[in-house]
Amino acid sequence: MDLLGCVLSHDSPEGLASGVIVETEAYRQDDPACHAYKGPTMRNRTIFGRPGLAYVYLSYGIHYLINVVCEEEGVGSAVLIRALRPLKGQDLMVARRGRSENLCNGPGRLTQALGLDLSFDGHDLTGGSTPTISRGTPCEQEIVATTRIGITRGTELPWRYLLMGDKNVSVPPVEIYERTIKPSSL
DNA sequence: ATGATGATTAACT
DNA sequence: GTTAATCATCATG
Repeated sequence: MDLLGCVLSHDSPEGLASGVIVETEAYRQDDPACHAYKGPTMRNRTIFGRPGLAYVYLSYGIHYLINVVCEEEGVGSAVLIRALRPLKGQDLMVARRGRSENLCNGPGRLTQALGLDLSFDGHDLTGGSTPTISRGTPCEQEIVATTRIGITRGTELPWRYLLMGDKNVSVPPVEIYERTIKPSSL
């Protein structure tokens, strides 16, 4: 939830592209929907790494999804970035996506728009090198918690967080479990 | 070596 | 609303 309002940016050789994070989903080790649920494997090893690392994997053979590792080393927990509000480099996003609509309103879409792939698995997002996550301007939008999407287990856990009313959210919430205003400290 | 699976998307009917 | 696309990874033999 702390990631909402932060800025994910990637400065590739093609140019800079960035966006404000408007939708996330949390996954914990004791959660049956989490990749770390069954223990470490070759694919999910970076989810057990230290906080701030990017856990990137290929979904359905087509899409790259990016997570931010959030618990201490040895604990398999991460937050999936599901949607961005485009900030910079929209021309580049349009070129990469091959369309001018739906640039970043989905986990597979935003990675394509920013040019992220498996080579960034294990990358430190808090370090100096691209891609990085930085604190954005304080957001006044209301944060709501709802159920997660696209999974077959743990569907009742209200661990999807989004900025209410943002047009870039991938799917509007069906049921809202909690409303909060983000502290401006982040 | 082979078969099943999936935290998705886009293009259909 | 339904479905095909497509492949790294993992569980089995």
